Amino acid sequence: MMNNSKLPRKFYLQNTIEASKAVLGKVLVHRTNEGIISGRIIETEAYLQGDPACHANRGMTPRNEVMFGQPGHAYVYFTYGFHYCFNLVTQPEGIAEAILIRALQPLEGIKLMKRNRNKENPTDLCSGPGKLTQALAIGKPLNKADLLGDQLYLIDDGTDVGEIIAKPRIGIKEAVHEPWRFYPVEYINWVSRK
DNA sequence: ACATCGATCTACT
DNA sequence: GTAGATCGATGTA
Repeated sequence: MMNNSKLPRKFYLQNTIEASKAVLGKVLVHRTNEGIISGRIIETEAYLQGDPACHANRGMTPRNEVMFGQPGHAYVYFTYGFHYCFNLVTQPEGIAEAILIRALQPLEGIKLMKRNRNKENPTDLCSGPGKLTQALAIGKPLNKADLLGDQLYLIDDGTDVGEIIAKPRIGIKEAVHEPWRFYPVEYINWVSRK
């Protein structure tokens, strides 16, 4: 196994719940004009076909269109008036499933993150879905970005995150008991909620 | 056209 | 613990 390899398209074709766990520990990298900003993925949520909490559950709209397309693309949407959320599109074309990235452990570009967030405490930089998009400068222009391109991509650096906890998802009103939120025990101090 | 709501976060109590 | 911010997508007319 080679280290520091970009996740292949095939990664996004496995079962979305399995992929939500497998992506924990991978590194999300954004190459911006001002420098590289990256963090280790440590909290995810799975959104599935037939899942009432999934944006795509009521059919295709301009907003969720990318979820119905090719796997390994970014679904970025705007919510609550001033936050963006970043998702990984999984499954073949026609099947609209995704993984919401909820928290990162900051790695590179921490200075830029602090500036983008106007915060100093490292655990305040990426501990929430809206926080990490602000820290990494991920906005609407990156909706539909190909995660196998050179601007925004995921790296496997060989890190093993150990035991993973499954809990109900946060901030939804349907399917509230499904345990489709995942984070590793080892990173509990960096996630959005314990 | 217009009203409603949201996969949230912050600041304050 | 909760109010308030703030705007695009969506549903209804």
